[in-house]
Amino acid sequence: MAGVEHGEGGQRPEPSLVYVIGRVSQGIRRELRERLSSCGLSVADVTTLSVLRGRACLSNAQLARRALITPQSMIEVLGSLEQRGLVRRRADPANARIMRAELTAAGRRVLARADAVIAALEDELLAGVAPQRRELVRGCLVSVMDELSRAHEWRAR
Amino acid sequence: MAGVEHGEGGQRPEPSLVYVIGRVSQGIRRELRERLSSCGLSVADVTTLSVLRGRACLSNAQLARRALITPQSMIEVLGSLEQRGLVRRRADPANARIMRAELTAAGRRVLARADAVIAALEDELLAGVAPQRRELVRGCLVSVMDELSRAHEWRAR
DNA sequence: CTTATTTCAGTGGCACTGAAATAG
DNA sequence: CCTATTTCAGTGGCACTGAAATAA
Repeated sequence: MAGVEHGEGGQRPEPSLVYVIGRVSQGIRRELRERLSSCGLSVADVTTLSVLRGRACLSNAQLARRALITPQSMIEVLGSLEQRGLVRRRADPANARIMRAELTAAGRRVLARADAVIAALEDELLAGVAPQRRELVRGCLVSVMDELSRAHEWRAR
Repeated sequence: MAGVEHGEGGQRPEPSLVYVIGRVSQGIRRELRERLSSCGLSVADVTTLSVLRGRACLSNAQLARRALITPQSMIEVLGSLEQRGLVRRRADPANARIMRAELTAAGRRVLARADAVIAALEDELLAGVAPQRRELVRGCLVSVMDELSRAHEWRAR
C-alpha cells in the first residue's frame, strides 16, 4: 500500500505561472544534468556555450548579463570551459583589460552533440502541445526573459 | 566604453524552448531568492509549502515526486520547515512508517505573504503578454510538467 | 576620481549518490 | 523476500557576497 496517490478529484486552485515555471525548470535541469553528462557538460556549460554561439567575442561581464548570473559565477564556468579547450579567450585590442571569449572548433562540436540531446528532450516534453502553440509559448517566454534581463541589469549597478 | 552591447542586428538562430526555459528559470530563481528573503523563505521552501497547500497530509516521498526532486532532498527542506513550525508531521494511522505532513496556521500565514510577493513578480514579468495568452502558456507548461513527472517517477524505480 | 571589468577568496543553498533501518 | 518509506552521511555543482587590482 505504498503508492496511494489516487485522484481525490477536488478542485484545487490553479497554480500560478511562476510556480509552474519553477517546477518545470526543476525537472528540466534534472533531466539535462543526467543526459548531458554523456557529453561531459554541465547545465551551466551548455547555457554559456549556447549564448556564445553566433555572438562570438563576448566579454565575461556580457556573458553574465545574458545568462542572468553574476560575473563571478560566469568566471568559474568560463575558466572551466577554457581549460577544456571548448572556449578561447583573447584580450580586446582596444581594451587590454577585457577578455573576449569565443567558441573553438571543439566547442562547436560538443555543443552540436548537446543540441541533439536537447532536441530529443524537447520532443518528449512537447509531445502533448500543438506545434503552433509551441512557437507562441516560446515567444511569451522570450518576453519574460527580456523583462528579467532588465531587472537583472538594473540590480547590477 | 564599457557597456558596448549595441544591436549588431544579425539574424540569430532562434533559441530552442528548453534553452529559453533554462534562462527564464535562472532569472526567476534569482528574483525569488532575493524577494523571498524578506519572508525568511527559500525558493525550495515556497515550492514545498505550495505543493502542500490544499493537498494536506502528503508523505515525504509524495512531496518529492510532486516537486520533481529526490526524497533525500525533500527530507532536508521538510525538516527545516518543521523546525520553524511552518509544517506539522504525523505518523499515518495505517502505516507507522509514513510521516504525513500538513501546513500549520503559521505556515499558511507565511505562504500567503509569499504569494503576494510572487503575484507582484508575475505581474512585472507578464507585462508584455496578453492575458488570454498567459493562460495558454500556463496550460502548455502544465503539460510539460506532467511529462517531466512521468520521466521522474520512472527513473525513481 | 569614477566606472567597468576581471578575478581571488570564502560561503551557502540545494540537490545528488550511497547506504541503512523500518514497516507492510 | 520484496517493496516503499524514511533518514543519515558525504559529495558536488553552482551561484552568491565581499574585496582587490587593473584599465579607460
